[in-house]
Formats: sequence, C-alpha cells, structure tokens
Amino acid sequence: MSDVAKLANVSTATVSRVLRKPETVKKATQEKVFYAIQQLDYQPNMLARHFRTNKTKSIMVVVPSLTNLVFAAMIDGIDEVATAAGYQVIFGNTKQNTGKAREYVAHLKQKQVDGIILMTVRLEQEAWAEIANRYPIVLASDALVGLKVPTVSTTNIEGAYEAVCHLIQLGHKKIAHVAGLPEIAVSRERAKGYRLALEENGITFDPALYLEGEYSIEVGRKSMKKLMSQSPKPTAVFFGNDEMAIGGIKAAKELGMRVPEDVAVIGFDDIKFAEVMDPPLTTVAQPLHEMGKKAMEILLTLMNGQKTDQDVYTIKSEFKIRDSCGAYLKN
Amino acid sequence: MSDVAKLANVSTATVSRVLRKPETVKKATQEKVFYAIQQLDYQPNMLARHFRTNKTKSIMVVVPSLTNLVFAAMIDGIDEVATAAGYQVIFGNTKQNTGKAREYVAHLKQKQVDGIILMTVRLEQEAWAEIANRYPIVLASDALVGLKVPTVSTTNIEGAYEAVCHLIQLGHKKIAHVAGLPEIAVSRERAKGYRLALEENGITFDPALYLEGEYSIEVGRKSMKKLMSQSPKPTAVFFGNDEMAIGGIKAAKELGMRVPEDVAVIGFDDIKFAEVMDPPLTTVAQPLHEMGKKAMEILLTLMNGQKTDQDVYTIKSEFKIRDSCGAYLKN
DNA sequence: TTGAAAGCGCTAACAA
DNA sequence: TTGTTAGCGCTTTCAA
Repeated sequence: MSDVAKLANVSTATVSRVLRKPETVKKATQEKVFYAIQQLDYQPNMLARHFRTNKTKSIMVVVPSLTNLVFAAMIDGIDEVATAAGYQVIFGNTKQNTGKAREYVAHLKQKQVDGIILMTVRLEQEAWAEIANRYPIVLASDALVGLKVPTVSTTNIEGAYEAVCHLIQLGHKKIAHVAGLPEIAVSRERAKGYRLALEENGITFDPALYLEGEYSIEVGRKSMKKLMSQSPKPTAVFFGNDEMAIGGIKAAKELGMRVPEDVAVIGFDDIKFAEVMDPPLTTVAQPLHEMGKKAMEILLTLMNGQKTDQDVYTIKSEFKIRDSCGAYLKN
Repeated sequence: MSDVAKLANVSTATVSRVLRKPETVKKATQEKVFYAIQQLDYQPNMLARHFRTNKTKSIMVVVPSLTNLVFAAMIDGIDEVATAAGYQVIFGNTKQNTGKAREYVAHLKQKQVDGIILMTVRLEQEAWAEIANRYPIVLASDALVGLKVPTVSTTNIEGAYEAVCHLIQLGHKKIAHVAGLPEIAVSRERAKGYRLALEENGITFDPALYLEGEYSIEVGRKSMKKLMSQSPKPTAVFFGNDEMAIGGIKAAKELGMRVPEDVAVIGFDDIKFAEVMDPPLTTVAQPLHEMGKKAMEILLTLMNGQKTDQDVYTIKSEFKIRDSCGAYLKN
C-alpha cells in the first residue's frame, strides 16, 4: 500500500480512501491512485483490514450434514444473499455432534465470523438464547420454541396436517407416521400436525403406527418393513421427510406391495428427486431457497446492529399432490 | 490479552507463548496464565493472529453448484481432513459462471484463504496453471490435461469403458451416450471411454447416438426422449452421470418403455438415490469421499511449502451392476 | 525461562 | 481535499 502511495505521490490514507470511500477523494487523485494500483498489481491485505475494522465480512452456516439436499438448497439461498452483500460463507459441519455446534460459536467470539446461521439446534436451548442475545444469530429450519432467537421456518404443523387430512379424505383410517428424531423441533412439529389431523377427524392415535428415527433413506426403509410386519398394517404412511419416504417406497416394493394401491405414501421437503420417483412422490414442499434467503436477510439486519421486528418468520409450505398418495387412482 | 498478562503477572509475550508454544514456558507460569485466561474468559482475537502470522487457517472450495450430491460428498471428505488439520472451509459458488472462479483467486492473493480446491475449471486452462505455480491449488474431479496442477480424479475413461463393454457383452449394438458439457474434462473423458469401448468391439460410432448437455435430471429426460424419437433407436443408453440417468429412466417410463427390457440404462457417480431407483441404477461409482480427502491432503502438503510427488492422483472407480442395465434379466 | 519492544498493513480521528 | 499519526492485538526477535 505504501508502494502505491509513493508511486501516486499521495499518502497511504488517501489510497485507503480511494479504496473505501472514493467519493471523498478528488477525481484526479483517484485516477492517479488507480493507475498506481494497476501498475503494481496491488492487492489489499484483507487480513489487515479485517483486523483493523474488527469485521471479517463472513458468516458461518452450521449444518448437521452436507450431503443433505435440504440443507444444500437452503445454503444456496443463503449464499445468494450473502454474496450480493459482500459476505463470505463458511461452513460448520456438526456431523450430528452436539458439542461441535457450541465450538463454532467460539468463532463468533474470536471475531472469525460476523454472524451465524444455525440449521440445527439440539438441546441446550437456553444456552443458545443467551448467545443470540450477544451475537448475530439466526435459526433456519430448526426452531427454539418460546425463546427470543430470530427463526426462519416453514409451516411444518400446517403442512403435515394438510397431508394427513388429504390421506383421510382419500378414505384412509390406519395412517402411520415415521417421524424424525424428537430432539429436532421440525420433527416434533410435523408429528404434531399428524396428530392434530387424526384428532380432528376422530381417529385415535395408535402408538403402533408411530415410529421415530433419523431422517434417512435407510430409516425409511426399515420403518416401512416394521410397519408392514405388524397387524393391523397401515394403509398409508406419512414420512417425516422425502428421503425416508423414498426408502419407504423402496421397502414396500421389496415386500411386493404396490404404491399407492397397497399403501399410500407422502413425504416432506420436495427434494429434486421426489418428482422422478416411481411413483412420483406426493410431498409437502418447503420453500428452501426462500428460507435461506430470508435467514440471510435477517442476519444482515442483525449484523447491522438493528433489531428484528419479529422472532419467527414463517414461509408457507406447499402441498404437492403426485401419485404416491393415490389421489389420482380414485379418478 | 494484556488483561490476562496483568492478572497472571507476566508479559503478553508469555501469554502468547503459553498459547502457541507451551513447551517453552515453565509449568508454574503456564498454570498461572491458564488460570487467568479462565478467570477472564479470554478469547484470543483471531483476526490479530491471522494478520500477524499472515495465515488464516482456512481454505476455499470452489464448486459450480451446492445442490449437487457429487460435490457435496466430495466437500464432506475435504471437510473431514480440513477440520482435523485445524482448517476452516469457505465456499465459492461459481453458479456455472466462469468469471466467478477467477474472482475467488483474488481471495488467495488477498490472503483471505491459504489455499483453494477447485471442483470446476472451464476454459482458461493456462491461466490456472500459472496461478497454481504461485499459490496452493488442487483440482478435484475436473482436470487440466497436460498442465502441472495437482489433480485428484477418478478413472473416468476406464469406468466408462467398463460400463459400455458391459452393455456390449449383454448383446447391445446400438448404445447411445448422453455426455456432459464438453468444456468439462470429466465429460470428455467419459465420452472417450465410451468411444474406446465401441471401437475395440468393432462398433462404429454413430453421431446420432451421441448427445451432450448439462449434468441434470432434465437434460437426461429430454435426451432420452430425443433418442427414442429417432430411428433406429438405441437399445441401451450410457449417461454421463446419475442425475441424467435418473431423468432418462423417468422419460423412458413416460414413453411407456420398460427399463431394462426395452432400453438398458447405466449412469455414473453412484449418488445415494441410485440404489433406490426403480429399477436400481447400474452405475460407475466414484469414490467421492476419498477423492475429497485426498485433495485436502495434497493441499495441506502444498500449503506446507512442500512439493507434490505426482501431478495426477487417480482413485479407482467401481462398476456397480444393479438392475437398470439388464444384466440380471439374462440369468 | 521471561520481558521489552518493534511492527505486521490498514483505517480513522484530527489537523492542515 | 489530503496528510499525519496513532493504534488495532498479536507474535517474535533480541536481550536479560
């Protein structure tokens, strides 16, 4: 930088100004400086800038897994807004490890990132609330019920409710639900929507038709087999997410059952493979990209020192009827 | 830090030493310092450290898309090694935009990251080679043929060759290939393996059975429809990746064709949805996680100032025969 | 084994 | 509109 200043016959302060607040510098001086910058192929040392300004212009996204299309789609939305605002996105992969997430908060304290978007919470809710009080934090997807942490989520309860009501309208009485792990708020909400739908339609909840497990193809597969080995068997299964549902359909076929004729299936998420499944998967679509964008927008206002006007931002899910639920069979 | 020093009755230099090279400090002093750190809940300012040491302990991964399971799996491997070595992983999403990638190199020059792993190259090969000469860069997945840039890849040619030979052994003569975009080295290599297999088996290459397009479900779908609207139709299609193959199977079904009876299909990658497809997709499995790990390991040696002993590290692909190719029909 | 002190490259308050 | 100057928090050399 001092080389540039020397070559342009100005002070380093002026070079800095040209770079950061060009409007405060005379046009002619600007040109001299830019010329010198070009001549020397000068690259500002960002580390010095970050150190000096005590900001890094980067945020961290904490995810439980990278190979999950739901998080990937959300990160895509985050990245879009972050890039536009000049922020870098850094990864924090918890790999289902609760302690890891707290470790990442250290980055915040150590000034390595200006803010954090959490896509998973798990336990220790109060600790998070306290941290959110001191640093810019936004929750996406998962939620901290009742605590004042800005959160972006979709209509999990309503979405699940709508899906299960749809099955009931199609004549199903024995509807199973394979829920995600109860530590995850999203799992609890979808299960709540499921129970609500049963209740409002006068169907009593049957614990034998309610399973829990990790959101994965494998768990969906095993759950379907378990359900079908019982008696009475369900005639429809609402899975907590699409991966599970895809595993469930696979299992049904392995058992020689037809979907939706022998068992109707509905998922949640609408990942890109849902539509190309055979049968195409009926599912509750999460507006993942939008949710990611919104989360980043909120984080930006937070990092800007402003308060958010709400704590929970909910973006509507959309119920997508395809073939796996059997709606098109009846026609 | 000076607070810690004061409380522990030592100099800031000693505090720094305790943190960075504890073996150079007397045990008793160490304890005093640790006690003070704990008392004050001191968090070292990483920005200052980075500035001072001129290193950030972070690397950037440049990907063309986040919602692609292939890259996600590779990043997972990268992250594993990076985390173990104390490095952060930062994202660079090019979104198919060639210029974007070069922009990310500025981060390297500006000291924002210590190294870069590129998962996509596209054109301007010489420029990259030159940059790789000055900074730690590793290519993963894609390749710069003939240039001295450390690269991790899989056996694309051999894998494709094996897949197509398999189809030939099953009796197919009219085998189509839907290749990825030719700008991508991986696409060219797989296409090369395809042509090699035809050639060695005395089948003349038919341009009508060779299509190109983006690696996506939609392109796979359209390509299959295009191929089936021609005459003569292929009896087997080797797709450049799994997403395309999944789209292709979908299209075949939409056309009322059976897979593999009416048309055999093979993909490339072995993403997690390949196995649960109906029929399960025969594919060439890329050791993505391993490739990611290897790429990061190489980058670590590069950032360590050492030279690499080879330029290209190839990790073997594995041909996975499932149902979509029809091998199990013949039995 | 420890302390004193310089300085990394930049920004911003203040002065001119 | 521009220059002077102090200093961000840390590491590291040199001296004790």
